[in-house]
Amino acid sequence: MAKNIKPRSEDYSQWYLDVIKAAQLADYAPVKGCMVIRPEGYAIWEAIQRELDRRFKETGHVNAYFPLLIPQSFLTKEAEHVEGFAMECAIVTHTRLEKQADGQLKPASPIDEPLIIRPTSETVIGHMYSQWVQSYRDLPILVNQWCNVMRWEMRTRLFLRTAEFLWQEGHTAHETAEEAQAETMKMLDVYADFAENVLALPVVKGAKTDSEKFPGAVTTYCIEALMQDGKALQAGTSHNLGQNFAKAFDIKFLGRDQKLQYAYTTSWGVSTRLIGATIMAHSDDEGLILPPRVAPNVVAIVPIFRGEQEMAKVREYVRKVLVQLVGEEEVSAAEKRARRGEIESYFFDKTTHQSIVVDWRDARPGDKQYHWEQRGVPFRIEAGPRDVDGNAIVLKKRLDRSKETVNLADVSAGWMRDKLDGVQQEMLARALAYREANTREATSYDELKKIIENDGGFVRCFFKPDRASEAKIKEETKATVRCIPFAQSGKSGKCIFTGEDTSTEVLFAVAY
RNA sequence: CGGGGUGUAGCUCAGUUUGGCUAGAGCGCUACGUUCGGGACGUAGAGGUCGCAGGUUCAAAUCCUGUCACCCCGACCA
Repeated sequence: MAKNIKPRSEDYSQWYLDVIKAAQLADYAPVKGCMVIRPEGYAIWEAIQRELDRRFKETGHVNAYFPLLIPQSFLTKEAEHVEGFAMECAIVTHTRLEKQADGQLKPASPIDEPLIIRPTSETVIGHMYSQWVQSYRDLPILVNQWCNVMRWEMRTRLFLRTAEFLWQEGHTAHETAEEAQAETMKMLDVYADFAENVLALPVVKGAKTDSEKFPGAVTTYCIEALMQDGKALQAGTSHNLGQNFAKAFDIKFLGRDQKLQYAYTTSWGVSTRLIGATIMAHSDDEGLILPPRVAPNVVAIVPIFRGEQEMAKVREYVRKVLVQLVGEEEVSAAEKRARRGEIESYFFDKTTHQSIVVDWRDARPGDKQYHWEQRGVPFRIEAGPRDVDGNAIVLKKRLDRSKETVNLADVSAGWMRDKLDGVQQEMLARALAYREANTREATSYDELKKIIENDGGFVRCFFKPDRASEAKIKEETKATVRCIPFAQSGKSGKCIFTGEDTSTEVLFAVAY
């Protein structure tokens, strides 16, 4: 058992933090609520960016960049929006520091209109779109930006909720309500597809209730995932903003009908929270488990040797294994590259830069096994004198910690790819089975309370969405309506809270 | 912003109640040796303005005052 990781059953939150620490994904920053994303963690973000960015472009979007600072007045232009974000904004009020007699620095030169650090960019982007859009011919605008945003949260958790976080925000403007709605749904589908196929994270697609929607949106759609402790996590949102922001920021155009009209806008985003979701959904008491598609290192080779002579023998053999996995050209190229200590790195995939590492450090094999296991590397290959003699390798699978002996002749890039794809599929299947097993139905409020209290997970039931009812339920159970799933049974029943007839089924859960 | 708690080595902490010798342990780190197919051991070593400022005292990690920071529980949240 891992000695530096607390088991999930004892303390789930501590387990989560221990896993992050053991895998060196992130550190706390000197500023409260902020985090440093370390190379191993940032590589996961790069994989997320790579996969999503491709999907955005394939659906016709382009990237741009808007500024970090937003005039304070912009925030007040949309009534609901200001309500939603004012409480958590960082404000820039001065432009320089002045050295005082005692050597201390003091802010000087106050600015006339304070600037806020973006908590999201609907306002600046709305402002710019109003200048870019004149005619229906200027539409649609399909822009995305990758950036950081800041929300001064009271309580933070690495990746899941930090004061500053990285995300992407797509902002589009359309001629008609139908087009905007289609865009909103299309991007939700992109997110769901990405979550399931790349992060192996099964998600429920649905709509938010009024009380949970984005401030300023007409409708918010979301993908909701279930974590191993039975809590739900909102993994992405797509908002149909209707004409709310167009009216607030004057995004008007002359339509085909010769009339001046407001555009329809959308926005959609996912954040570094997805890294937290990936960690929590898949990892075990031994540490991180990464889906192969986002793992920076797909294989760690642990050579086993004693003394110079054995080392030379094993080194020669490992090179043979590497040539079969990544090709002679890459092996030669890698031998010339700078390396980190005694750990060699070979690109297994030249497009994604996912690598195979070989751990030549002078450490005991057991230490190295734990090292790579805790970092979530999908496969480890052991190669020692025994394997050299038997012309084989030992393959260890992170997901179920199983091992098998494989003939050297069978080792190839294609073979490895199949293995990795297999793990990717298994992880999705496993997460899906967990979610199914933890989605329960309730026919009464008492039953809902009992399930939330005893089992957690998703609770599906008939419910007539209503601010007051939801607030009361949240107060009494901590559970909220995660979404109104698109997949409705079509039947009707009694609202578990009010007893009224309704055909709306919702998913309740305690959320992160 | 309310309630509770903690600041001592990179990390986890002991020592504070009852002031007293050169401020300790485990892990981690460095070197050497023996080890090495799932977390080894020995020896030597580096590493500290005891959160900060002031006070009491012959003497302060320890007592007093102030201050700052962080953590946990609530309210708020992708």
